[in-house]
Amino acid sequence: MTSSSKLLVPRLEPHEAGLSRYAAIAASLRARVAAGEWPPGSALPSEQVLASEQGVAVATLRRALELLAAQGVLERVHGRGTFVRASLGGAPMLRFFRFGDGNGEIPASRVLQRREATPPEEVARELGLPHGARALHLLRLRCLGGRPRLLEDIWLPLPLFQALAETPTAGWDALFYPMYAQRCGVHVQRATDSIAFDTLTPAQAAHLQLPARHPCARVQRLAFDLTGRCVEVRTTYGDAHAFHYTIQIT
Amino acid sequence: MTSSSKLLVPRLEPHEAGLSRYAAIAASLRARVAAGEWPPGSALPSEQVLASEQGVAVATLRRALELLAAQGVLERVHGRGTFVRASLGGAPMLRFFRFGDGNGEIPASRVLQRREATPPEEVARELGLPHGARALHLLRLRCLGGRPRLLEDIWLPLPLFQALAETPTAGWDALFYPMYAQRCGVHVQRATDSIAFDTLTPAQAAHLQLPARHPCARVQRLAFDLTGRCVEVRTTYGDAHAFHYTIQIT
DNA sequence: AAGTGGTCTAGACCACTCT
DNA sequence: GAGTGGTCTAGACCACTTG
Repeated sequence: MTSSSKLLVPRLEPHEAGLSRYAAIAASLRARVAAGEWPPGSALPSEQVLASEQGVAVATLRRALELLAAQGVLERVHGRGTFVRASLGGAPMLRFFRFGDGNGEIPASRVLQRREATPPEEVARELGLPHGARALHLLRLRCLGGRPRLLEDIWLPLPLFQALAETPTAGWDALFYPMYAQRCGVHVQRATDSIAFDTLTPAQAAHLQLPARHPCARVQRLAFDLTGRCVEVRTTYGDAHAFHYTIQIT
Repeated sequence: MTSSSKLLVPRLEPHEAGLSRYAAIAASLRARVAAGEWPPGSALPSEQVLASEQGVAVATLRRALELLAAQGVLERVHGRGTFVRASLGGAPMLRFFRFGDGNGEIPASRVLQRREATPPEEVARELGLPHGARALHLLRLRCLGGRPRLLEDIWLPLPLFQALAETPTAGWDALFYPMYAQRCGVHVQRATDSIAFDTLTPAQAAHLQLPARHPCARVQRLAFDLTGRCVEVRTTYGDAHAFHYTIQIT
């Protein structure tokens, strides 16, 4: 009756699944990114376009984009646009170690071994492989200042990484993640590093030119792509005395 | 002349120091928190009040509060208010270790030694103490399932922690940070943990009931209060084989 | 019921990047 | 200059907590 009762902000259906509008939009955009609608490195449509497409105000659409940026899915650049984050860059294992020589240097890489094999139970589980499935197994040595410093034991699921089973390892890049993207279409978006202390087996010690049973830091990395699938299990070994890592606590 | 040229959004002076309005307000609020205007645990005025006090829109003031919340200075609770974060809770050192027994258990605490002494050069520098200044030195053993598991070496600057130099250690709490707040008015707001690998000295090994030169994880924690002052240097030793820690990478 | 923070709108203006 | 994201406003409404 009264003209002052005008509804200024039209309410849509409330929260279909307990999600706020911007969280629902973020989830939807995330799914479209994972489905490959916008490939890694490419730009999304502008805020204006996405907002009208979703039928919300620009500010609401922005919250969704900011959420995904905070989660590492997107990258926003002032004046240029919003982009799907490309592969994790180096994710440098050297942040865990401090060797006296060659600080800041890019570690040289040498693949010692490449073979197809059935991975251990635990690795197969992480990779989501059926029992007895085959995978690519790599052994890689990384040197700094001409000295062997890190030994890496890498498992890759095999239908996906077939390209790496065929090309000669001598021509491979020093950084694997960009190579995975380029040669196999696999984009590492997120990873977890689990640190433990151990001792080197005689074989490992020989590669690193350290005495057998020398104490080592063991870092197991699980790498995931945009869909949440684990695409690499990598275990890195290095001299325990060179290990150091600092964590911020708030 | 034309009525349509009305300036809807009055612009204030631009960015006095390259800071956006909300970032400047956040810095100002942070300083007021550090100065003790709102003690840890207490509530700030409401968004409405702060916004009119600062002469900005509520949304702008909100961005400042959200920034400080993300930085761990404030804590926002829907329906209740915005609060200055009290001391870091446990900041549980046990997240670094996995012992077979007593998981989830609260570790028993026993102070082995308390003395006033001149701290080592490095500790004095971290604490910002003048050369030769005295400090409180504690040695503390933490047990799980009746077995000694962690040895802690703690340095506290002395004018500040005088209260702890006088009361009997038997009555101390198992968690130190809340005790610092209660007895000394020191609120730990932030900390850094630096992990390294080492071997136990004979004395350390004896306390932990391990063989001398046993491999250990050494975690050095620097604790800071709201003003950014370092208020505690704590080094924790535990069996290297029980160490584990997982880091998320994005 | 009153007060708090959380979501959302519609729009203006600013700062940056590319061409 | 056109297009992008970044800041800010003024206000309505929603959801949660407490008396």
